[in-house]
Amino acid sequence: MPITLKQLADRVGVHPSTISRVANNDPGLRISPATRSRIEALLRETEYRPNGIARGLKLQQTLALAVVIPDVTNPLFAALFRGVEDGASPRGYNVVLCNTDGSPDRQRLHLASLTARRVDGVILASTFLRDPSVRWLRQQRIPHVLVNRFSDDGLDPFVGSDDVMGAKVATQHLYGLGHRRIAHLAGQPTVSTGVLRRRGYLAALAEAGVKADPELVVESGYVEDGGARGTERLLSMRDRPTAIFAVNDMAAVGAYSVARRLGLRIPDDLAVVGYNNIPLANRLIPGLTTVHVPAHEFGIMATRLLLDQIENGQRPARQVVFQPELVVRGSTVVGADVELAPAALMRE
Amino acid sequence: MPITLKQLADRVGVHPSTISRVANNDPGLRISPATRSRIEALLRETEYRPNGIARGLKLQQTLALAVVIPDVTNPLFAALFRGVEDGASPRGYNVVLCNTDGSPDRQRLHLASLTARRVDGVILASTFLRDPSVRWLRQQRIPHVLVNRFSDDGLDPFVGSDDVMGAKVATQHLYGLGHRRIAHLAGQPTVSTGVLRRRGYLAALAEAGVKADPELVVESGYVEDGGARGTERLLSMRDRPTAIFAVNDMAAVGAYSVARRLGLRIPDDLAVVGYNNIPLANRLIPGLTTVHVPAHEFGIMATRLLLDQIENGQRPARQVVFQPELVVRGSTVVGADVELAPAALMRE
DNA sequence: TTGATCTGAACAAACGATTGCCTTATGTTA
DNA sequence: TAACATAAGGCAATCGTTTGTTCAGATCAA
Repeated sequence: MPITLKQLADRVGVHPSTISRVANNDPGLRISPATRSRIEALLRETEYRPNGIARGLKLQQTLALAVVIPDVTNPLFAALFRGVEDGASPRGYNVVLCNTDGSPDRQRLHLASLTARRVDGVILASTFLRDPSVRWLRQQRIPHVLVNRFSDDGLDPFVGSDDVMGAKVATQHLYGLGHRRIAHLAGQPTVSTGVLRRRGYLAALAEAGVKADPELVVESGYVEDGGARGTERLLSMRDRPTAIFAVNDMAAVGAYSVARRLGLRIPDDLAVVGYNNIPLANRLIPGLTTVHVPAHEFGIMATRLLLDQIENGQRPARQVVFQPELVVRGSTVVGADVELAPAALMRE
Repeated sequence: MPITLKQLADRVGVHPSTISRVANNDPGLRISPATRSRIEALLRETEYRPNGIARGLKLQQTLALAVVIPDVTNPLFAALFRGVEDGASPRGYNVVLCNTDGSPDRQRLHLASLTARRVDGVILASTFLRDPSVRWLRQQRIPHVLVNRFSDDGLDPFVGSDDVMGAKVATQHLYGLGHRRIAHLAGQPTVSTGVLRRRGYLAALAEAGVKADPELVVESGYVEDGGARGTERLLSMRDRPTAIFAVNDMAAVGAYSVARRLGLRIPDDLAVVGYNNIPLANRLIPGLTTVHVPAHEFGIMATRLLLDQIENGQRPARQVVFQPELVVRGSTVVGADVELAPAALMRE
């Protein structure tokens, strides 16, 4: 067991409160230099660190944050977490990580457990639209920030990117390359990114004067398997699409595997665009054209908004929206994968 | 602010301690059915959850574990974390995640912070050989389990795999394919996996009667960039190696990029074997032959050992060692990538 | 000499829950 | 009716800090 204030007090012959004030550098403390240095020596010698639980009880703060995400093995969320830790750690906070696997129930359980533990704030990236858990957080006045997805438009502090615009740019890119039958592997209508990216896709088509074919929108969700199944359905149509805009990179990866199985070349027979720009995207062959989402920056910014709420009691529900950026690679444009270094290849 | 026992007591007109006993289902409590149901109704109505901080202070346990790893954006550690959470969450524990980026200093800082917070136990996967931090944990009698890497052989509870054997199997695989100049992208000698995998590599060569060439062992560390630089050095030799055994998959990925830049075909001109079997390994083209490390199982098992220590006060420093398994893919054997579905490809 | 002021700390009340022991009222037994 | 048992719940210490207040002695001004 680590040493306590009382034990220290016994050893140095002063009252525990005095030691506490010395340890915390209480500016209002009047103390003789002799006593002070005796105490300081003891503090150093014993490497005293106040019991965080007791401190938390008294001060009503735990110096702990929580991050709730669908799954940390998804690189997007791993990067997000790093951003949070990088923002929180220098300011003395620890970060609890909770995975929900996309289950509202697990999310609710995690949040109940976290608030019982009295974490100082929560960063939530697994939100649904009109999410009861989020409303509960609001009602309990627990400092929180939503990331990437939101629940009720504008009511919570939020960090994300302009999903409508991102989807629009991606779709316009495909249109600009001459594609006219552009399909969409869509996210669930219960998730903001799903709705907004679909909306951006449709907006781009409308602006281009292309009549949207409802058959070309297939709900794949955010996982590889869903992307694969959706692609199978799309490619089995009589009038196949020549391009796919996927709601995220994992779904796009599913499209890759089906295309390869069917012997379709990317991008010649099928162009593919993803979303998120996970590290895997530029390791695929060909590289995956995708909309970049700065997950690490999301984490840093979300932490800033959260700590502002916690430490300065700020309440304005600030919304920080990043502008998305299209990263063009070989899945839409032949030869766009510069890292192939053609000169070196020719040497062979 | 959530409701407290005292506030509940005022509302229902009984002493707080009585409510506590009802909430905790104290078997020794004698209480009239009427009072009990009045209290239970109030508990349900207010959704009372005891303040975890106060509870922790009294009971001397926080129901929190910590996982300390180099970097969660490395899929190996992300999977490990999931294993820990999957093991800990059903038993009521939350998990704090700390990334060290391989810095002993950050590791020390994290551990200091975690013990000040009085987490109930620590799972450490970023250990160095003869690690002062680990010795400190032992000395402080803080329940802990080392994963994947160890510090002082046999002194701590440990979950990992037989790295010597894994490296031996990998090297023998290359030898069996006819390779005689087999290089090794090695880990640092300060890390157990680095030392043991190098040892396994050398053992395999010795058993095969191949004289080890010291020039063929290059320290690359565990990152892609190091792997790339090490491979450049190896491939610039007069008498090039025909195969590389990399200390982990990321280093192998570095080898891939250099090989491609130099126009070398894998596996024809250069065979590559990695270690860990991260998800990326079977997405590369060709698929990366690698030694499978069951990261998720590591996490589950480590949590079991840890909770045994915490809850049952078990002290035996159990060591759980998994037997590694070689996964053969296209980076060593042409056509081993079954997922390429040759029949479908031929259709083109 | 006597207040007044200042020094250098000690005292004690929180923070919210848990738990061994105690109290009061009622019922039972001898 | 006195002694005792039991039911139903209250009391208070405790976990380890923090912090507003108090207090004893020394110093100082008048």
